[in-house]
Amino acid sequence: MKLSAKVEYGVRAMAMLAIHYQAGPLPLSKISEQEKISLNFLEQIFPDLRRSGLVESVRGAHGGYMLSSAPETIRVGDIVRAVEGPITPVNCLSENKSEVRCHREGDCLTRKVWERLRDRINDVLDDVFLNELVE
Amino acid sequence: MKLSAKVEYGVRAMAMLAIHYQAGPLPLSKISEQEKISLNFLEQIFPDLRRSGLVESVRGAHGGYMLSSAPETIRVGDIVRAVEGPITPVNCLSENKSEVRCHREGDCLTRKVWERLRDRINDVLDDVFLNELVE
DNA sequence: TTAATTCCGACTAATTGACTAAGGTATCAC
DNA sequence: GTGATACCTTAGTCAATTAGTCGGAATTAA
Repeated sequence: MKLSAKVEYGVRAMAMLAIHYQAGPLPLSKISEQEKISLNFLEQIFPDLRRSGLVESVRGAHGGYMLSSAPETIRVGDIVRAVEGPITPVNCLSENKSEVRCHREGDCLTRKVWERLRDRINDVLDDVFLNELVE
Repeated sequence: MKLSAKVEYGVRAMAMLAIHYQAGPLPLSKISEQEKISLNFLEQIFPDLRRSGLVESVRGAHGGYMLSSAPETIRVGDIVRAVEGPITPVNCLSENKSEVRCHREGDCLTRKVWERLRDRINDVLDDVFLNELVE
């Protein structure tokens, strides 16, 4: 029952971008330096954030990344899902998989517990906005 | 953000024990057969449940496992923690580890989010009792 | 005794996680 | 244009975890 390190780092990095909001693009090297996260690892995380539209990148000299919208509008849940994909506490909740292991589907009693768990996790993560992390 | 298969199977197996509550010990072979879970894997899960006091074992012929208390008193959270250990959504929340990676500790802002997440997960899991899964 | 069953510990194959390395491509200041 | 800066992509590695296997020892009802 763990989030990945990518998520942990991703949230820290996004918090740092929130601090520098509207102060121009921030290079990953700066984030790497200050948050003590491997530059290469950050370069692996940020494409995910960009594809989800949470950040924008500016290339070239003095380039870097910046939030594409105000910190007040970005939920921690957005970051988690961007980096790690949808929250699925157990396998039988991931739709795409051809897991017929759960042979019941409809009337599975334990399934309801997992569904409720998933929803509550999303609730908690969606209840916190980026600006709350940096003040 | 996943629970392990051990937890998923453990809850299903415990639900089956709840159905057979007060009907004598149930051998793992029966559970394996009906729930389509590898017998050897079940034998790996049940020692954890026994050590946590959730089930009792009867050795020898016609032995098996049985709940050590009524289904109404056993929480899904008890099962999850017995099989998987304490819930720690991110590394910096696990006490025993010598992870000084999180150099802030006290005033870490993101930490509060993870703590809240952990608490809510426990809340949801502790809100469901075994008898609710089998009726 | 014998068969059924729990218990115990080591072993393994496959997957995932957490990075590291290297090279390529785009952009901008000068 | 040139070189520095920064993004982008792919691949590889190393350790831990997962989901089991396997074999055997202890226990007990019949």
